Amino acid sequence: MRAESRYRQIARTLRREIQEGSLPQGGQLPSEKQMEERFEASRNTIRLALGMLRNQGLIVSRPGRGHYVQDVVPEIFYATRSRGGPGGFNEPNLAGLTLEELQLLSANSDIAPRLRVPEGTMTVVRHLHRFAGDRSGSVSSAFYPMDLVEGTPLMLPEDVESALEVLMDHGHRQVGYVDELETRMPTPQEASQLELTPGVPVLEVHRTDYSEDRPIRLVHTVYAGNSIRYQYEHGDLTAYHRD
Amino acid sequence: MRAESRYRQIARTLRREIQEGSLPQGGQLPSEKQMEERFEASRNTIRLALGMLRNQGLIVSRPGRGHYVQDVVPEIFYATRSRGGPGGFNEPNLAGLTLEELQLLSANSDIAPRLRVPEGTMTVVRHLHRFAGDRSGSVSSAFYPMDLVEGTPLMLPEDVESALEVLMDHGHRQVGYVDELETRMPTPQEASQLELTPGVPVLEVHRTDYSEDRPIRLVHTVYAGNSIRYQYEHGDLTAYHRD
DNA sequence: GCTCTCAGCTTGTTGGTACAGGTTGAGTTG
DNA sequence: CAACTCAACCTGTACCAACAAGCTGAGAGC
Repeated sequence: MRAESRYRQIARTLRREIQEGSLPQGGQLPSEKQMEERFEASRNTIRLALGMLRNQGLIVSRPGRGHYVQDVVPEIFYATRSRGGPGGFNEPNLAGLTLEELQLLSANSDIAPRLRVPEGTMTVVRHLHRFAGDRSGSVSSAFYPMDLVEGTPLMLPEDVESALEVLMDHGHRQVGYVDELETRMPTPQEASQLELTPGVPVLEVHRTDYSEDRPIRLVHTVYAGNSIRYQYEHGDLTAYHRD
Repeated sequence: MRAESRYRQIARTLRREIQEGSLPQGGQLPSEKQMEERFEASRNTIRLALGMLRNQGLIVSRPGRGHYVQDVVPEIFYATRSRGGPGGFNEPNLAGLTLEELQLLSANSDIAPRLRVPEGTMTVVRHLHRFAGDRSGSVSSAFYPMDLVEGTPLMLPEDVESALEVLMDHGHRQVGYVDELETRMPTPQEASQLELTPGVPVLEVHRTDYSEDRPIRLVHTVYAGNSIRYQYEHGDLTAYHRD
């Protein structure tokens, strides 16, 4: 058992063939029965190898059809900081943002410290769902301290063009923000919401928006790892933007 | 087969018990044989369920020992923008940066566009390995256009305190940078380099540093997803830093 | 010509068996 | 008492068999 196990060898062989292109993207792998003969291994062993590739996001399997080479990086959406905007990001390709639910929640230990309010403080939560192309791109929840949004459209269960503009109109101008980024595997719930195939991680972002005085909003977003690229810019980038 | 399959049910049950804490963090799960009896399923089915949890990063399995609840978020390392520094990040907790290899490479299609040089241009590549606590934290490769670093310590196979200062001393002052962030599952190579257990994704960052005139460096870094948290700040954050 | 059925392919799930090799602690041996 | 052996556990790997259920195309029936 010291040597590399059979199914890992098989996985390595197939991985190399995928990455070197002998198996074209989107192309179909041989059936499990065929691979039994080619590798002289039992179906079980073949399936262990295929399971590895699936968990690495290299293939997708469809019952009754076969195993297919996953299109690597199906589409990439930039979430680039907008230059000239009110300090926020524009996410031009991430259209289809829709309000899914509006909630009143008391701030838990995840939320309260970031908003600098005591735990249990009431907040207005707006749950949003965003599509990237024809796929689910992200799910996010925006938390507003109750006292900031009373009497504004943000209390209504309707889509709002720009929440930051609404806040600005009510005397809370965003002057900066902090993003905290983490990556991890999705929960089963997130996997089904974002329609993630096995082997696709998520990018989790906590954005805290600040006015001159205090945090005015916390946005918690979970992005599908296979359809997002995040981009940040700092400093004087005249050279970068010259073209 | 319409109903949820047996092993998924079992995985769901165990997942709930882990998340609700009936199985303490770091604690040991019952052996597979015990679970056979508890769930009235074959060892094969039990192992399928455990495999799911392992791929979700919830448990780790040790041959001869047993299955253990994974410590969630073992340690977090902030890669926070330094205020007052030369525009870079300081990564105070990410000590142990060591030079692993120095190479001369011609820029490929991944590198050349970011450095704004023709493909095939010679670059000096410094491969670095960074530890986070007692674990591997990241592996990175810094690409320097050849003409910028000729005659500097960056051409030597030795550790350099601050590469940006070296560049500045030779007339190339960093005035800004662009970060591109992606998440994905590690390649088997990365998994062994970073000592990643199954179910741990990586965070891939391309940082391009600019002087007033041109890109002066590209740093490609792969972070272990379970030991890193990235943090960005934009704008006026006097309120944020007041405490 | 059109539709419908079904055989025959595919992957998914579950059961079983056997053995390899890591780990541990009880018990033996020096 | 210390070291060593070994039985008894653990997980990892590999094999076989069987059936469920999705999918497709050939061919029967209209």
